[in-house]
Amino acid sequence: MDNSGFSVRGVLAGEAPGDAPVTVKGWVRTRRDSRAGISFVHLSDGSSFHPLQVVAPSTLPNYEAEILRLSAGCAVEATGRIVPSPARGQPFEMQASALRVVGWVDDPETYPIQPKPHTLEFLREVAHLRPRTNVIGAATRVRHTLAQAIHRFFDRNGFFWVNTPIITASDAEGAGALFRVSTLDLANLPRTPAGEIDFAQDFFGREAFLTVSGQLNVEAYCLALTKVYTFGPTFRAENSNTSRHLAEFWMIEPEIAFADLSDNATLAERLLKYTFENLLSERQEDLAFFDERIEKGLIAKLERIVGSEFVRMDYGEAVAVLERAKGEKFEFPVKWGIDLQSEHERYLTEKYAKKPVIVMNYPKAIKAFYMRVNDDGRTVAAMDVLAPGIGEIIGGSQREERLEVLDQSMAERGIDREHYAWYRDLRRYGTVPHAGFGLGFERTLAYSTGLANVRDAIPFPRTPGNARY
RNA sequence: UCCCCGGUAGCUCAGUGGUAGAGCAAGCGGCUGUUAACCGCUGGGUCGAUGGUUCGAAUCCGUCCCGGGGAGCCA
Repeated sequence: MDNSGFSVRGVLAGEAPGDAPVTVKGWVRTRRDSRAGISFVHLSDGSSFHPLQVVAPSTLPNYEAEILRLSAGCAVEATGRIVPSPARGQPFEMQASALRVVGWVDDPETYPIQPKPHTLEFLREVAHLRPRTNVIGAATRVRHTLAQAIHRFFDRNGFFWVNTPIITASDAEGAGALFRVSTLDLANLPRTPAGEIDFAQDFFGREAFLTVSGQLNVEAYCLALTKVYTFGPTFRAENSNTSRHLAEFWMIEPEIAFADLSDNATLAERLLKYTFENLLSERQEDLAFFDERIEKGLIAKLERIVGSEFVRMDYGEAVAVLERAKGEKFEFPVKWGIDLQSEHERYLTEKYAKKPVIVMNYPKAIKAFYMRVNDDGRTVAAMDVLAPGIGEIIGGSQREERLEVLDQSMAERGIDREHYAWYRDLRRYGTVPHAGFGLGFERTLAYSTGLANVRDAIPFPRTPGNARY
């Protein structure tokens, strides 16, 4: 395998020598013929948003037989000199001295990726071919850059990346329905004398599931390494059919020791700003495309977030703001104690603040058992970061570090403390205040690109009834 | 899971009871340092499936399947 060739990105950046031929490999986007005796073949290898224009003269030996038959999607290997382009549209182009066809397209009429705009809904039905489009190619590059920036942020701030397990026996309470992991024979399940399924005979000797969150596990590492985070896949078996939910998605979950909710909110804000700032400088071409075709004003939106303070408000203040909202007809009436509905979150971040809002200190009754009870006894140190256009992008809390309070919270919710024995141990041996949050990676990508649906923010989306690819 | 909207050519859609259409794509021809190229011609359809109403159904009704939007749940 010869990988010595140049990438399209490198050529367009002017990295190719002007006095010697280079080889570029990729897939044909379009072909236009000129009777002056040349064809223009636009070649993409995914390395950059823009394709390389290959100018193929009719004097090439395979011109009639092959080059005039090239259609969108053909794989080719082009060799030639890189010259400044005499026409507008690209800084450099290739004067081809050879254009070899590596792979033909069987039937050009039915090749799904045509040189025209497609709907994102259609592209989801050809998930294996959609990375060849401008929009999914750009989203893929932005996804990579986001991930790199997130890792870089944590690394530079002294965090350790902890790989929490994907198979787990504990469910982070309230985080949603679980996918079961089992090697039992479904057609012939072992039974206990009482007639129950005998999971003691299953692979792990007990019930096991795909993780819904690495939080509980990463807390254990936080209480030894101080600053840690997870970045990996998580799974929810909820029958959710919305533009914001996936059955399999990636989540970033930092956890910091000797820290409270305010430290947590500061960390969330810094992480988002750093990430967007890096994205703006490293993915200009792709963002320009999203700004032009997907969401007008996207770049200005990201710049505004980098340059402004997030709004912080207590849950109580948020309720007051919503109650004062004149001319807003909420489907769900607002009063202290309710969980904020999508319409409420949307009002706060899109109409009231017009930027990300961190809502803190929610009523205890609507939040999870591990969240730290505040001194007022009726709220917990929980926070949600709400972003315009996407809603809740981060959910987090200061964790309850006091064993007796934790036990009380579990008891109030009817949770078996034996089931969380190891988690309780963390409060028995050197407990400290600590806090963390979960950042939905696909939601962040959707927000960063203007894509309205997280199904376009992950390569192969898994949703109820859909795992074909 | 609930509510709403859709499913017609490879793609995007029009057609709302009387012989199935357009643009793009594809094929052929013309023209052109072209770049969402342009001009002409041609091929291409079980109108999601199924049952019903009707002289006649893409069109009206029932059921089912699939897609999307919203809600709930959450990241």
